[in-house]
Amino acid sequence: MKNLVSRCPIEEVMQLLSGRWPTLLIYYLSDGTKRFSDLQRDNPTISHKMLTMELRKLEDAGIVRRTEFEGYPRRVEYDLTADGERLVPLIDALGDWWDGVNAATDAPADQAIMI
Amino acid sequence: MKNLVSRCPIEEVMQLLSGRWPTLLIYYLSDGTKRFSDLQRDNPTISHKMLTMELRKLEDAGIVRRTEFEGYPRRVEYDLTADGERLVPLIDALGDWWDGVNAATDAPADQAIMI
DNA sequence: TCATGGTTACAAAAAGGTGCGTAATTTACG
DNA sequence: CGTAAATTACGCACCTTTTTGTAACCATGA
Repeated sequence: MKNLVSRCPIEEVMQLLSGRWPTLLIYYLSDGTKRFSDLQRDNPTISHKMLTMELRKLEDAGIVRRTEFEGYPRRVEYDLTADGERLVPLIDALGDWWDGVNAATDAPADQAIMI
Repeated sequence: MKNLVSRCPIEEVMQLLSGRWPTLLIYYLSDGTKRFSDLQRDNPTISHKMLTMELRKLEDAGIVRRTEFEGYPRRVEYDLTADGERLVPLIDALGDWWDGVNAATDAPADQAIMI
């Protein structure tokens, strides 16, 4: 998804959040400040190339803040900006909505009885 | 994004909604029932292969309902299911959030004054 | 024959993975 | 004391996989 087709904000957000990693990274960062290696541990299947690229993208979008420290082995910390924090409940809402969809379709009879 | 890495609903929704088209199609369908060719007209840059594939994906997820009619030139209508309708405000909220992010960073001074 | 909605095969493009290199400084070792 | 190794967070080049586009084809019925 290289460039946009419309100028609608919905398409723009999706360009930012599309893919496996962005929402997962935001989710892990909503937990608090993390280092690069923490995020690698959180999701072991991301390659370091992807991790840097996705973090950079989120940083450019103003959702993640990157802080670099002087010292021994280099140390960099990531956390959510205020905008990033505001995004978290919206992502959660999507997750909840999806749970609702599946609860209804996966076990319709049981669900009906339980209500 | 072929398969999932975790079993978290957030990753599952994003697998469904990732990419340029899903949210745009949902947005256009939130307008009411549309035919295949209406959706092509709504966003002229989608290839009809993509359109069928994306509609099929949304249908399988239970978000879009496909209705085929007998007759002349074939006629097929698409609209949102109840679950799909419930998704619309969540997508809108993402768009609004993004507008907010940009309003703040694109013109910080003006914004501050306007408040 | 035309239009509609769709499928299939092939090609192009984009996304993603692997592995090597690098910076700066501390520790370990002979 | 000199030096080599380890650590962390990347960048870069190369290659594979996945996604998307193109184009051609199919069925229906006026």
